[in-house]
Amino acid sequence: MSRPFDVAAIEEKWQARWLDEGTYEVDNDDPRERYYALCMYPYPSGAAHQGHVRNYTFGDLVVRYQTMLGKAVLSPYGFDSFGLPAENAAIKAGSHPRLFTEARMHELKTSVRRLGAVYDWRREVFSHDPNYIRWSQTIFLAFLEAGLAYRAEAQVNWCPGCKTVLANEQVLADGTCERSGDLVMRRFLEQWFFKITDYAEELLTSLNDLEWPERVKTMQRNWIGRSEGVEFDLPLAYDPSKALRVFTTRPDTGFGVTYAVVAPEHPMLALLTTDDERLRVEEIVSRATSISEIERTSSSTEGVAAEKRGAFTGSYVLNPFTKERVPVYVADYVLGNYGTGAIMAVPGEDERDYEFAKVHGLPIVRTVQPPEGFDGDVYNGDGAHINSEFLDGLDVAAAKTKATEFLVEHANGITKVNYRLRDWLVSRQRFWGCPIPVVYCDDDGIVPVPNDQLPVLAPDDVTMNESGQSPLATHEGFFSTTCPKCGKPARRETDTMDTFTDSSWYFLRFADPFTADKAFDPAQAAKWMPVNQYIGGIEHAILHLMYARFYLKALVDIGMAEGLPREPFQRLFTQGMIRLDGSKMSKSKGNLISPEEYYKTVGADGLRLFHLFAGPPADDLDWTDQTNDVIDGCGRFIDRLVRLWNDYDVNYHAIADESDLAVRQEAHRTIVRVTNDFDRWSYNTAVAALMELLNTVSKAARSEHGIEKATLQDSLDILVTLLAPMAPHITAELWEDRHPELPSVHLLPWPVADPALVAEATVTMVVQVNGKVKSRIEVPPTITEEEATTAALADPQIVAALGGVAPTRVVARPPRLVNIIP
RNA sequence: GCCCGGAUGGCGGAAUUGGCAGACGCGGAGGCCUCAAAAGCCUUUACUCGAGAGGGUGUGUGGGUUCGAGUCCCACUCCGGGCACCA
Repeated sequence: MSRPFDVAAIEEKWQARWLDEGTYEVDNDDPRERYYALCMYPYPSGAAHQGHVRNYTFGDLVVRYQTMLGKAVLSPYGFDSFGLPAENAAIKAGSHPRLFTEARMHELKTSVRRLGAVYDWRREVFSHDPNYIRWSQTIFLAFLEAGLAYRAEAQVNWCPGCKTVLANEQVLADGTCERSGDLVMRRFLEQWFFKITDYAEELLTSLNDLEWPERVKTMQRNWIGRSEGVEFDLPLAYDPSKALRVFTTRPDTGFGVTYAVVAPEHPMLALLTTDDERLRVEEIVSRATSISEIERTSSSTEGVAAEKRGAFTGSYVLNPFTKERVPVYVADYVLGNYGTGAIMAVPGEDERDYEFAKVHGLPIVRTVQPPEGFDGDVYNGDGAHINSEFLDGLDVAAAKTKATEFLVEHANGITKVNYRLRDWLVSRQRFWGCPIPVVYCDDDGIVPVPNDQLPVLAPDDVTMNESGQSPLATHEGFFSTTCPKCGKPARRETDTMDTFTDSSWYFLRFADPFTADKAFDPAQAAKWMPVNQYIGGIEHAILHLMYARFYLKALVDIGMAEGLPREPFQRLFTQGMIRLDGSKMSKSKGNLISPEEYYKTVGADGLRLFHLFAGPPADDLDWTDQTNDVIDGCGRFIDRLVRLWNDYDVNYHAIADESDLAVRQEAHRTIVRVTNDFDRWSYNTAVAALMELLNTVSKAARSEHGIEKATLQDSLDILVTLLAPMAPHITAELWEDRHPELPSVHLLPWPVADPALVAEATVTMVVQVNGKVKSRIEVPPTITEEEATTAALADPQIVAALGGVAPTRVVARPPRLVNIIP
């Protein structure tokens, strides 16, 4: 492509100027209205790829647009710089993860600048900065003191490949590690947890007030998984003073309970198991505990033979409704860590119970009458109760209420809300993460590292082990220490924190990176929080966004974030992903298309326009054979603008006339369109509107009749101003060239349309006969129903279409449409 | 299995409240300029019948509501995503 200007020179000139002049630096005491725009800080994986370009194009547009709207816009940048890839790369190269990470940070920073995205670089934050580590550790210790961090032996997901524990969220549905792909095993280890479950209810209810995509809110709601029910006793048949406690959301189906089930890890299992059944029970237990929970759960449909999934314990409990003895089974389909780890089984109304009952020959009693014509085995919808004595005839809701009352009175029942959300396991047996700042002392137990000894930093003299095991665990200089309380020899914690802890508060440090003696000054952070617009990938819909919400709520509650809102991200935008040959474009898949080559041809401006124009920002983008042509097209649009701006091939006339008025009207109507489109994140139509304006102006200027000079210049001034947030370099250059006496286009106020020029003198009224368009009439926008009808019926084409038949009905919707029904 | 999206020309997409379907761009066709090409500029481009004027059809499928449906309702097909023994 040959361009009518030197793309690289212009873009580099302006990038340097924005940086050198600190154009987008903003102070915390800025008097203007505030706006906090934030793209999720990236993992430094090297030079930017198209996913970054897309992300930062949207983010930068918001920053520049809000600035032109007169606001003080906080636009920070930083790096989520701890993490496994750097550690793995260091193992391979025999180097330190910091070297690798910092090289990648430099690459990414350089290529983000080359895109023309602007930030307040004074506020840069990165997770492995000793200063950031210090505050991450301070927060950990504050959580510990508040009882929000605790240590517990837990059955954890152990990845044999990564030699580390994974959070539930990092295990894929097929039971493999999301990073290495290894099958995840189960192990019991002492681990650190954060009590995110304390916040389950608030995390759920306060979703309602967030301006987030419904899809993301739904995913979070499902993840929290709130369910209301009753917890009650099933007395043991041989000794009713003891009882098996169960949880159910369907107390109304109590008369259909024909057996009970305990999880393989249930504490009462040994007590329940009789000698006769011990062998078979142990077989179930050992099978269930030797494999991962995920594998165990996914075997419901196939794999393990159904009868191997559970066994009779030999004991019976009493159904409090029927007073009858029902057998107790152990089965792997009941989870030990949800509810009470035991259930009442209702095979008539529960799919899983039904399958199990079928295999084991257990009785099935239906307690809700299915609707007529229902031919399934399990009915769990609404209907009148049957076989249920005092519940008979009641619908599900009424029967639930009555059954709950019954259980409260007769079976130590209590109403209970359970959540699927588990506490957040934050320990990682990794090197390249934030060290957990505690010491284990034989006498004093868990001792927090005192404030004046923070940060606890990993040593530099480590050899990254081929096995992948963290060198911290074997580095004596690191782990061997003295107890801060008693001074005796003690051992330092060698686990590090999940990197999601780093990304759970970085946006607070961005708001106040200047305070030296605190993670952030709440009064300063409060000036910016909450983030007005958060932008990132849909892949963070659950984890990062849930954890960050938890962190802020907890920080407010423990007094570290006094006066801050409890929700960090007011508006969220999740961009679509870029696909190449059907799969997500990513570094790990090795199917990246580098932006670099486009900087030489269409420039950063052209590439940005492409990403804005390609489709709705939330939709996925397919990178196809056609894509390069579309990108070239975006470059051509800029070229056509530059040529017209430079008077190329333009015919002028001296006095403005009606054709000039039409051009000015179009320019002002475009202001309205683009502004509306920006506000609803419809960037593809905003670009289209500017293309239309250029076409209109160009056509007028190139016509024989020509254009008045001021009309051309004013219209193009408007176009360039509207284009500035999308294509910042060329617009800055053109503007400076023509208006050297004025501020940069990026510092101008966003244009306001002149209402007189936006108003339509006439509108096109469609006239239909029987719903089919037969004519179009130009009418004043104020036309009345009667006038519209009269005009329509008088139109020659309508007269012809009606062929003398009198209309039976006329629907007039002035000034848009009249529909005549003969 | 459950939940949430989506389906519009050759392609990406537009149509903000039920009111002109296909804006804008890509690709294609024809032309101008040129010794020639590139670049640029102009015209045209949903399908279909027709030389043309003009007509018919058309927003995944089938029904419905309405003067009028891409848009609302019901049923279904296909595609994408999330969750998946949470009692």
